[in-house]
Amino acid sequence: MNNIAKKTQQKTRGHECLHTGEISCVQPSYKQVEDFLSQADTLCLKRKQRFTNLRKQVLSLICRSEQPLGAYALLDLMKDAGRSAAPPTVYRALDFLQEQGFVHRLASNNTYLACAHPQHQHEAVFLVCTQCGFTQELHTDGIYKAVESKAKQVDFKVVHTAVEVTGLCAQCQD
Amino acid sequence: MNNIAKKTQQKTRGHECLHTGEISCVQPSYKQVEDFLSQADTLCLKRKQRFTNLRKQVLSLICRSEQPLGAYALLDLMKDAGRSAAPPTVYRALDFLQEQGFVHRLASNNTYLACAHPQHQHEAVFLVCTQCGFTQELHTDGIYKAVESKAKQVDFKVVHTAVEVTGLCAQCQD
DNA sequence: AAATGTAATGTTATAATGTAACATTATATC
DNA sequence: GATATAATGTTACATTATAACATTACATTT
Repeated sequence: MNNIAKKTQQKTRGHECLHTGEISCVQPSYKQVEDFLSQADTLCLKRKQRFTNLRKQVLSLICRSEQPLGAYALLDLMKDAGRSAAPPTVYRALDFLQEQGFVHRLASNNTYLACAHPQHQHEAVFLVCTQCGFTQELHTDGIYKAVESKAKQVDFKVVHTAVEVTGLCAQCQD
Repeated sequence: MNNIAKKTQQKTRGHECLHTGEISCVQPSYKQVEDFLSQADTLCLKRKQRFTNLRKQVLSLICRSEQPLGAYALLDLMKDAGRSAAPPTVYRALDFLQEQGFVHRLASNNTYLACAHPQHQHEAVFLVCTQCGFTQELHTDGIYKAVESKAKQVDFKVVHTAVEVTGLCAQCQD
């Protein structure tokens, strides 16, 4: 069990990507983390944003975690990795990564996880197991559109839609 | 401007109920608050739950607020009303009211608001204006079902679905 | 290369949100 | 009325997040 796994008490298990994209939405292998970081790098270059070591490190830690990480868990991991870090450090990095669409924030449990599809805007529906914390990003169609259409009826301009579902994952139902 | 309005910096304005039900989802008038409390009373009786003064007071404050209230704003209002109160007091009341389905919690901004339809389970989609804080509960069909159906595909048992939309309300778009 | 301006990060302190644990009071049931 | 249970009071503290200002790194111009 690696360090990240220790911090989050997560269990290792295999997953399929629920999306069509090339990046697994739930458990990127080491190679996929590399790909992910490299994609982020490319996107930042294109957007003239600075993908600094700090931001890279935070994104890397989030990617390597099998579960969404809290800001302070992240902070601990950074300290373990030898970097002096205080809360603003990690929160600022998270802000940046969210702005760039590399990570999502789960409001229901104050955690952060890598976006499954950083390269484009997409619907993000999260299934959070309340038993084990396992979280998956679900690929859906039409839910956002349905929401937006309803919102339009009351003249509300949608900026962000969050769909967070809690319940029991396959393993925890037994 | 009343006390609650002061605490929340809310602006007064009229709203239509977006639902078909008898309770306005966004701005209950005083009469509707009475109705709401009376309905809650009836439901508690039916469910053999105790609708104590504390719980009644908290629900009343939430109902009378035009905006979702944070726990500490609620706490202040209770103190203003002469009740000695500490955080656990209000959090416990909120827990009860949520369990009974009388109030919802908005995870995106840690606030609580009266449920538009306490009398039955229903979809709840919230539109939150990031400019003025105005929040409305939208009546939708099929969104939860779509989520559930997708979740089923990955063998996830849904317990709770939260749909929170941020953006600009009609007034704030100008 | 030095000077300058801006963005990013470091650092300290503190705000905002939420809960654990145990004492006390109220209510229901026997 | 005695007893058990639920609700509330109270203290202390845990967790999550941000404000404010100092310092460093980087990009750009000179």
